[in-house]
Amino acid sequence: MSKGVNLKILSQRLNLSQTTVSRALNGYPEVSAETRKRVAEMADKLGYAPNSQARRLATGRSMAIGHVIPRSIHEMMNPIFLEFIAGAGETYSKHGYDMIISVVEDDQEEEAYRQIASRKKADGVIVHGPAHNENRHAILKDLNLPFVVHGRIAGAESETSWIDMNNRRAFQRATDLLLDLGHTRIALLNGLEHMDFARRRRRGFEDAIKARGLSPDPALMRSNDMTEPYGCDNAMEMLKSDNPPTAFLVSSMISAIGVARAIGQCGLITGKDVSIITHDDALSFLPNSGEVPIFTCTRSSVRYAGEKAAELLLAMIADPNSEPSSLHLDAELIIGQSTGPAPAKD
Amino acid sequence: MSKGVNLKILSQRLNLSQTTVSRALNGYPEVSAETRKRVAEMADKLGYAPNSQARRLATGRSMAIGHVIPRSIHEMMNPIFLEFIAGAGETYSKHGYDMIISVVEDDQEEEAYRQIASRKKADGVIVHGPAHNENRHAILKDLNLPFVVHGRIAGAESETSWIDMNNRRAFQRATDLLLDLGHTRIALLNGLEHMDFARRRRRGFEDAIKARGLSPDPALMRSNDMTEPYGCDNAMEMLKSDNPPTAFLVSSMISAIGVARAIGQCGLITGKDVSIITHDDALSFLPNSGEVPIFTCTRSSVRYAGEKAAELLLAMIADPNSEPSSLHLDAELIIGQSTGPAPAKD
DNA sequence: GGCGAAATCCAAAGCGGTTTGGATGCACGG
DNA sequence: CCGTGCATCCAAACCGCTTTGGATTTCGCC
Repeated sequence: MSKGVNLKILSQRLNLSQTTVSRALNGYPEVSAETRKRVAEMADKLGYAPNSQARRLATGRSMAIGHVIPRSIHEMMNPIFLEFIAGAGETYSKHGYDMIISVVEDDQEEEAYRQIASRKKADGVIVHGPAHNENRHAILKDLNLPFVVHGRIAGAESETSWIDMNNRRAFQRATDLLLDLGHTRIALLNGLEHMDFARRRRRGFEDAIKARGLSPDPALMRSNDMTEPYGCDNAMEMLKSDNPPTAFLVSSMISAIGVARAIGQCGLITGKDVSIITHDDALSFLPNSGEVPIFTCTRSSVRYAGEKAAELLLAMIADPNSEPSSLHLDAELIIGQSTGPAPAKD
Repeated sequence: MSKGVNLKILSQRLNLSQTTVSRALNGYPEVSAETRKRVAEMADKLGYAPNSQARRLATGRSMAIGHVIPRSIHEMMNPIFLEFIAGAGETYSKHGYDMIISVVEDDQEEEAYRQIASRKKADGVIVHGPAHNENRHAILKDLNLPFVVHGRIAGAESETSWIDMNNRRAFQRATDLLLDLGHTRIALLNGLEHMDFARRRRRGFEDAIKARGLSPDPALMRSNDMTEPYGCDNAMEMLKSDNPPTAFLVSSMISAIGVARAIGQCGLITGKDVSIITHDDALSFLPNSGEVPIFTCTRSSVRYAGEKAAELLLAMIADPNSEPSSLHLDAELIIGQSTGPAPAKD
């Protein structure tokens, strides 16, 4: 185990200058093919790999992307977040970038960004979980730190780069489907509505209902962290009420599973007595596939979003003068086993 | 926005040498209290923060911990992995360390470790998802890269640092509970059994059964990625067989939810007709709490494990000559709504 | 044969910190 | 009055790489 072969040693062994060796390895043209080959072979033989800290210091680029994730957001978006990270991580690897993740207390998020900028920890960041009153984009712009938002920051769509699915349209289509099936009492189990995505979904839901001359019933609209019990408890409560819904529109598979459990516990049958449409982020451990998926859903792969977000960001970093650009993904509406015509009233 | 205040500028503004300023900021003793105060104030005023690459290069420590995660493992342990990461991430933040995550192709894992070592990308790594025939510990030892295993590497327990729950004992106790309730046909829905944790759980299960003079039925033991459909499909198949189980021992809440779904679809009632015990990693988005949790479970917080693993690793890095040390966590056995006495035979 | 361009290669100057090995000044004891 | 010791502070080397600004050699061509 020869330890610590560095450029100096390598160049000495080759009777070449560090300059030439460095250039040979990094593909610069002013090096003869023969020399380049010699260098490559010796580097390989000695197991040389450039020290990344040194390279970063010299080039001024940290070759890393930061994800700062406050605990609260974290707990809320748990699996979705991971899936996104996985997608982004693959893109980073492909391009030689590192991914650094900072888990911070909620009130430390801004400070975390400042540190990333001032200490040059990363060349850019991904902003997760944009909320309604959002100012991170302003801070980041001020810090001169390139960023891409996963989701959208309302009011700043044109001046920021972002990747998002069409939340409003997806939930509008889903609601339309339920209405077409004859459902009139439709419940919405939404995510936390201070989050941008949840607001848009709600709007889609309400738009669709109003378009039929109906009006959404506040008693049937809930908003919270998308856990399993959230789905179960709320569904249960509504199903036991005087005027229960015949369909649920749910913001997450996880909560939808809870809704299905509640329906079962009430002795009803999902897809017959009560319909469910859920949004499906295509989480790998909750596959909702097969010829006829369990849940009728609006589907958009969050992993894919992660890949694309990373690509967007790396492109921005490569060309700092580029205009902000965005990607608006359309969710598929997929018919599964959890929807059926509204039961006849009796 | 004064950009790029570095040590040099800061020291000039103070009419001090870089040495003194550096020492003042880093708490070395050979600096008068008054000077230290002056330095701190000016640094604050100018918004100075040391460039991390430069510091890393100078100190030779990268102040980062690596997590390399092959795609396959990733997809398997999805939410569990994230929760662990979250715990570890908090510990890192507290100690000023960065967390860097590399998502790599399966056959690139070893290469990833080599790069971390040779390019000095991280001061240590966490090894995830140890399998049966495992050699990562050998590689890492060879690379001289400190590491902590989440789980255990069979045969290398004493020479490696690890943190793990008592898988065997947990599943033995769970099985005992079911046996005590009169169940004799108990199914095991395990994780992938080339993984160390799954092997141990199976052993616990089999030991308990054999201890009663019974013998485990191979037809009732399954092993796979712990998805929801895995639980549902396999439970369904077994429940429809000639000699169905009356209880299920499941390796993950996610699959347990699938089992519950299958039970419901068969018109049976969980906790009455069929019992379930699951392992509960205390995932935040799948809370199984309340006075009487939905599922009877063996519980061990994987997030806590993450915190502790990180602490162990940081301690190793701080004292490179320390002996390997480990943490063996005991899972709680918690009675919920999903278990009851075995139904009388008819 | 001589000259300019092209092809190669190199010494040295950063990048922004930390750390070594002294300097300098001052109080104190003899 | 001078040597000592301590408290402060500093100049310069160093970490390992990239990159600037030449220097040297080679080669085609008139």
